[in-house]
Amino acid sequence: MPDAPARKPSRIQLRNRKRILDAALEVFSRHGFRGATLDQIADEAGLSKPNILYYFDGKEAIHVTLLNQLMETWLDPLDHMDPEGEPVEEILAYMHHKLEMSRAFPRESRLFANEILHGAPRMAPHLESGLKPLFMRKTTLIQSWIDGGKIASIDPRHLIFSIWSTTQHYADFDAQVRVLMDGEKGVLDGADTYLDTLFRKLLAP
Amino acid sequence: MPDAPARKPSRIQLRNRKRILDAALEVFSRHGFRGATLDQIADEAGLSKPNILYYFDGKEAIHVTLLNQLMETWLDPLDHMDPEGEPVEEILAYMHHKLEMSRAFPRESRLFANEILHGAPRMAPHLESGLKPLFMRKTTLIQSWIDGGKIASIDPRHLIFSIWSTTQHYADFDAQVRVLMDGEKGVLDGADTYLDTLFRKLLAP
DNA sequence: ATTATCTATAGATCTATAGATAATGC
DNA sequence: ATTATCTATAGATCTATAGATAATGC
Repeated sequence: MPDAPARKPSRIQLRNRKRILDAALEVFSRHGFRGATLDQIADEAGLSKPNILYYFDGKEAIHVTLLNQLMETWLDPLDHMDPEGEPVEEILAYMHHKLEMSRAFPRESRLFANEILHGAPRMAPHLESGLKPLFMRKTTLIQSWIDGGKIASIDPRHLIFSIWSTTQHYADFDAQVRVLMDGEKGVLDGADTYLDTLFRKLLAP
Repeated sequence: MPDAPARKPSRIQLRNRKRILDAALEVFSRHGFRGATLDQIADEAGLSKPNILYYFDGKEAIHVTLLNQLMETWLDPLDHMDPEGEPVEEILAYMHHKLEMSRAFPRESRLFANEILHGAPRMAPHLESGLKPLFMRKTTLIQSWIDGGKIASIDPRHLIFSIWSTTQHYADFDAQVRVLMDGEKGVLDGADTYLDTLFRKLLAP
């Protein structure tokens, strides 16, 4: 059972597992879970198919490992919203950070989007145990800012949804954005300016 | 070749093709193209698998037919944005209509989202020929409203993206919204109020 | 000695077709 | 006569394993 080894994982173990997960991110984010094949992942990783299965228990195990590993990184910025900071700037900084993630990590965004779109079959537990408590904490924080008259009175939950949706759109619907923006450069810069205006006007007390 | 029949399609033809497309919408929107099987579609339609293939040339043909048929309905509301109307109200009416579509047609929304997310392999031509000209016309219209001082000066293209993303989010990311809203009733009503405020503040001249 | 990798292939799943049979419309 | 439907199965694609061989670390 080389998967989840009891003792010290060798350097090769670590390197190959990483290569497989990198390859899997590429393939799964492009084709979805069912659309991806072990052949594609093996090819992308530069390993043979049976060798992939030497490091992971199966296709599903690769996918689950990938989702779990990325979940943390993905949620991290929301946790950085600081109760001590200036409310409008804290929320806007989060929005800008999220947009930056669409630019830097579009594959991660699409991987999650695909999983949620299909009902989160492999991620539902993590949504409950990881995302939800964080979401609750932050909506409570935003509500306290509203109650303190620091920002306009809006529903904090829908505020967060709208930050997520507007920023992720540029990664998840990239194919459509590309067609409509006609290969224009700096689309994300334009989005950055637009979304800053949008949320600044919304939040002004 | 009963598919695309030269003459008059019989009543049975019409009824069964419709049943297959209904079933395919259900199955494709839930599992994506690769995740869906003809068995599932046949089952959902209440027909045998070979019978499905009697009416359509194959799995791909069903998917393409479905996308094409839905495209028109899907874009229709955008075309209704009236150059003669009151600018802010026209844009807000479009937003509300789009949100209503997330409520009424979540499967259609997810079908498209899935297609775009995977790079629009079967829809790229339609994006170019159908969506793009419409998008250009409407961004031009919105720009003319801006130039006339009727609404605030913002990038019309990003405005449309943000209307799409915020409204579709409730259909496409339903699984996540459900977890975070804890099965609360009237989520879409809350969204309607929130988004009305969001865009009204943005557009105010 | 243990870990890592390969070739070959079993076994499952899926799309699609062949060919026979039943139902429908002039 | 033509259209619609069914059973049976071919053929392709994919996941996963068996079993042998090569590379690595005490």
